[in-house]
Formats: sequence, C-alpha cells, structure tokens
Amino acid sequence: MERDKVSIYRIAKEAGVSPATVSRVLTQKANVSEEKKKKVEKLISKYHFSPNAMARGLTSSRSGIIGVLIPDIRNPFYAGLAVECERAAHERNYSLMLSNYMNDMELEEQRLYKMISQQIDALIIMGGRVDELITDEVYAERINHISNLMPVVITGKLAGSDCYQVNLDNSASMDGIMEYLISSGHHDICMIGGRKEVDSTYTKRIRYRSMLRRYGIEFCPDYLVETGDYSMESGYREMNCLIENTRKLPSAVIAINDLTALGVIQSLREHSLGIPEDISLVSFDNTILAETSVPRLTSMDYNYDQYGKALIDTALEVLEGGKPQKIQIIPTELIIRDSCRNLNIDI
Amino acid sequence: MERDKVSIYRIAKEAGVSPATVSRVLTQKANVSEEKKKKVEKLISKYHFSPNAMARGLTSSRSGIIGVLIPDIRNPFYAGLAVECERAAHERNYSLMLSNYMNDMELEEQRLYKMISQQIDALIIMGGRVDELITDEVYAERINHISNLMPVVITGKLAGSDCYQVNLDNSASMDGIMEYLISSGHHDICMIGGRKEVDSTYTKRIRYRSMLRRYGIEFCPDYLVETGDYSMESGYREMNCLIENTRKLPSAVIAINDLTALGVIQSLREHSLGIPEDISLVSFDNTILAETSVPRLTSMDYNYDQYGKALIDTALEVLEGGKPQKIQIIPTELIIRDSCRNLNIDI
DNA sequence: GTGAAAGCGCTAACAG
DNA sequence: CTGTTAGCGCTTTCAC
Repeated sequence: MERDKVSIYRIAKEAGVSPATVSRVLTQKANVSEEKKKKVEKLISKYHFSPNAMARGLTSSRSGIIGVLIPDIRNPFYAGLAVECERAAHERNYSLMLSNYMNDMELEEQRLYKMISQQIDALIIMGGRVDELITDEVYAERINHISNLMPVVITGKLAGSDCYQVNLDNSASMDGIMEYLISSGHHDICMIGGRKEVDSTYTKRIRYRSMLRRYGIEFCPDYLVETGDYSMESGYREMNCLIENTRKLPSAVIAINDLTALGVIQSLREHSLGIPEDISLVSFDNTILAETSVPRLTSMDYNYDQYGKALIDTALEVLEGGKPQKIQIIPTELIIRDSCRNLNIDI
Repeated sequence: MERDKVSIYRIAKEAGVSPATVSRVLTQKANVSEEKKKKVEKLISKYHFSPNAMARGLTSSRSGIIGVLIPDIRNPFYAGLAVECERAAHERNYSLMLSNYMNDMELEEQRLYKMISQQIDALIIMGGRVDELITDEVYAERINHISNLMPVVITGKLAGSDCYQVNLDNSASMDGIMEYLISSGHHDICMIGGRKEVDSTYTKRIRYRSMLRRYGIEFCPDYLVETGDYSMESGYREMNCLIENTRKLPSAVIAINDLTALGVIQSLREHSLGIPEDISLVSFDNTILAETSVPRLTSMDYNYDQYGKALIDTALEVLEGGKPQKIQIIPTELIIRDSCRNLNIDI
C-alpha cells in the first residue's frame, strides 16, 4: 500500500524545471514555454498525476467540495435531486459530499460540523427542518451562523434566515392539478396526506381551497385529509377511513406524494374501486414510483435537473462573490399518465 | 462571507499556551495538564472550533474520506446500501464521497480520478463493470493500479484483480427461493430478467437449473427468460410474451429484481391473472418497491446494514494495515409477504 | 508537561 | 518566462 508519492517536486525534478513551473501548467494561470509545458504534461500523464487537493486547498482555502444535507437518500425524490446536483457540481468541477440525517436533529448537527471541518466550500440543505412553517429559532440561529462562514442554499423556507432559497412552485403545482381535474369534469376532489406545519403542504392546502372557491365548488372538510406524514401507510389508512365513513365518495383524489398515492391505490383496490374508472388519482413528485405503479400515476414533475442546477449554481455564484436572487422558484409540470379519467368523455 | 479564521494559533494565543498544546488536546494523543486542557477546551467549544481537515490531512496523509462509486443512487438497492455505508463510516468517524457514474465508463474514470485527487483514503466500487463475468482487461488493470494506491473494495467479481470483494450469497439466495417455492407446491417455475454476462445473474441461472435437477423437475427452456437488463419494461415485455406464446403457464415466477417484478405484475394484471391466486411471484433485492407494491412482494433481503458495514470495515481494516479476507459473503434472507401462494393448501 | 521548529504538497508573490 | 521563497493549518519530533 506504499503510495508512490508523486508530487509536483518529483515531476519538476524529472522534467528539469522548478515546482512552480509544474504548478503553472497545472493551474493554467500563467504562461509557460511550449517546450517545458510538453515535458511536464508528459510526466503528468505518465504518472496519472493529479495534484493533492488538500495541499491545494490549504493555500486557496477552497476544497472543491460542496456539502449536501439530505433527509434520506432512499426517498426517490431526494435521490433524483441529488443526482442532478451532482451533475451540476461536476460540470463546475466540484465534488459533492452527501450526508443523510434521517430527520435526526442531533445527527444533522454532528454531520454538519463534520462537513465543516472537511472544509466544504458551500452547504446545501434539503427538506427537513428547513421546511417547517414555524421556524425553530435555535435551528435558524445555527444556520445563520453557518451562513456567515459559507454560502448556504436551502430547499424550503426558513424564516428570519440569511440563506438562499430555491423553492418549488408549490402554488402553481397545486393550481395546475386542480385545473386539470376540474377541467376533466371533477368536482368532488379530495386531498390526502402531509402535515400542515410543513410549508409546502400548507401552501398546497391553501391553494386547494382557493381553487375550489374560484370554480364555485363548495368546500367539504371531509375531503381535506391531513395524515401527519408522507408515508404509504398513511395514504392507505386514511383512504380506508374515507371510504368507510363518507356519504359520498370523491371522484378524484390528490395524494401529497407518490408514496401516499400508492397507499391510496392499495386501499381502493381492496374496496374494489377501479382507477381511474371509479376514482381518479393524481400525486406530487413524479418519482420512479409514479412510473412503475399500476396504473401509472399522473404526477407533478419538478424539473429535477433545473432544480439541482439552481441549487449548485446559486451556491457557487455566492462563493464567487456574486449576488444571486435570495429566493428562486422552480417551475413544475404535470406529467399525465393513466390514473385520471376525463368525466366529460363517456367510456 | 469573511470566515472568522479561527485556528489552533488563535486558540493557543487566547489560552496562553502553544499551538502544539492545542493540537495535543485535539488529538488526545499526549498528556496535557488538566488546567490548560480545560482552558483550551473552553475556547474550542466557544468558537465551535473544529480543526481544518485539509491541513490535518496534509501531515497525516489521511483525508478521512472514503470514495464510493455507484451506478445510480436512484436505484433503491444502491440507495439502501449507500445509507448503510454512510452509517458505518460515520461510526468510524469517516465521511463518504459518493459518485454516480450512470454506467458510463468515461464518467466513471473521470470521477474516480477526481476523487483520488481529493485524497480519498479508500475506494468502494459498487456494481457495474465490477460485476461482469468476462472481465474487461483495461478496466481490471486500472483497478489494480488504484489498489496499489489505496484499499479498494468491490461488490461483485473482478477476475485477476487484487482488490477485496464483499459479495452477496447469490447461490444461497437462489436456492432459498427455489426451496420456498417448491415446498409450497410449485413445479412450473419461471425465472425472468437480467443479463447472463453479469456474474450474479449467471450464478442464479446456474442454481435455478441445479435446484430443478435436485428436485427432479424437468427443465423447460421457455421458463428461463433472459431480458438483457433489469428494468420494469423488460419484465412487462417478457411476461406478456410468455403468456401469449406458452402452452402452459408457470405457477410461479421469479423476477431478477423488484423492478422487473413490477413489470411482471403489470403484465399479469392486463391478462387478468391474479397474484398470488393464479401465479405466484418472488423477487430479489427487497427494496422499498417490494413493500409498496400491490400485492406486497415476497423478496430476497440482503441484510443491507451488514453489507454496508462489511464494505466499510474491510476498507478501513486494510487501511490500518490489517489483512481481512479477500472475499466475504453476506447472508441473505427471504422476506415473505403476500405474493406467493401455497399450493398445498386449498383456498 | 510544554514550546519551538520543521515539514506535509501546493500556490502566489517576488525577483530576475 | 521561470526559479526562489514564504506561507496555508496542522502534527510531530526534539529539546527543555
């Protein structure tokens, strides 16, 4: 395991130049004579040499690493976003250091400080506490402190914070779904899932009621179901409950995400209700689950590549002294598949 | 964005000690008087100080980062494994640097060298080229070269390579599924999916035939279907094909993974075949998809936490000069859910 | 037990 | 255009 220590000194020696010259061809920041450049480049490729990023970072105080705090990468939504962040980061020649915090505040703090000691150049925080309607003051204070050290970009809201935000257009996404359903002839529309203290969910609930009003549809409290979480189980449980306790079934159900939609599907099946024949179903996130479920789900897509790119580019722009917009909004688009029925057309 | 440069010098000055002493309390490797230790520790927590890992790494030539090369983190199998690797790494106070290479050889090389220049202490490679039956010589050579620089642990096979391997017990997993099905009264068992040049798939196919022989069941070539990949589409396509072209339908289907199983489900539904009433279904991987599908899938679980821990621990043991076993096998366990019928019991 | 000093590999400023 | 030199922040001898 003896690392064949090849450094710019070794290269310099063999090429008969000074270490500084090697550094110059590496950084491409100064002119070097064609002849010496050739020699050095030859050695570099001979040894597969790439400069020690730690030494480089020591002088430049840049590590070339962006830290990303994620609730749980097994959640397809975050996995998709992480992949796009990685793509965007590599385009700018940065690496990503991912850390899952599993919604554990202590773990999050621990891993955050670990990443800071690794000298990450910027921090991206996805979901979790960063999306709570009521901001946790202690948490906000911590994030503000870190914002002092490096660029911090979050997905979600954090009241009273200095950091940059890249958000999905939650309002437009809900409006879009409602318009799609209503224009397909649906009036009895149910919304299931989520926790209303979460900003994105709160916004969706507000828009849900607002759209009903706009289209002159009476609001039915039974149809606005909060489950407290975003799991499949909750969709299953609450859909069962709805079917068994409601006088009149809705003609369409909006699930807070694909996972909850899967729970709804399971419940409907057990009650011999067909999708979309008896009940239409739409959801948010357009993860792999939407594509693989039966029937395939009509789901709200988030333009993940643009989202990831915005997250990374914002962080790097701040790092380079720029002043991007404090809040950016990512557009959304409904992907129509097989889970909704158009009531205006007889079948 | 002015980093309040707090270093051991600053701490030392304020505590009235030398930088070396601060370093000593940080590393806990030498004795420091209680009094000075207290003082220093107070400053450290006052400033939330954590030593610059790059500077530290420069001297120790350790970065505290393990590189992980992954085909695609959106694949729930890899996401699950990555999370467990992260947990194991953090337990040992290491960070992970994940990189998705999307089955793109060029991308893989690029990101690998990027990670090397970031001074990763060890490398873990999951899936992909590392699991091919016929080893790519150029690739093997590259991995061997890297094995010279740092510990390399792979999931899968790589003939003629120096690196460490942690493998799933593919033979036992296939045997287990076959035994489960056969003991449930199934004889007409079909296996769908995968590419036979992939070592794990190859092994499963061999065991499939071997188990048939052991139980005196005649091998039917129609029932051993290679699809060339691991997608849902292929499961759907080939199951359709089988249903439409075979004289006699199997009573049970083994899918190469959960995703392919979902395709099989879709096909069966479209042909009005019930699961498990008409056809039983088992798959490999036990990802979230197995739990969320309808019906919930009986699937082969891999003990992801043990798997991740073995990967990390092996890498670190080598790093510390130990000599772990070159090849380790992770046990598997069938998780029984709702997709298989016991033919010995009337329903 | 503790401080001074050297050095990890690289970049940048300064002379030539 | 190019070599010399001085750090970047930390750990680690080596004296005291």
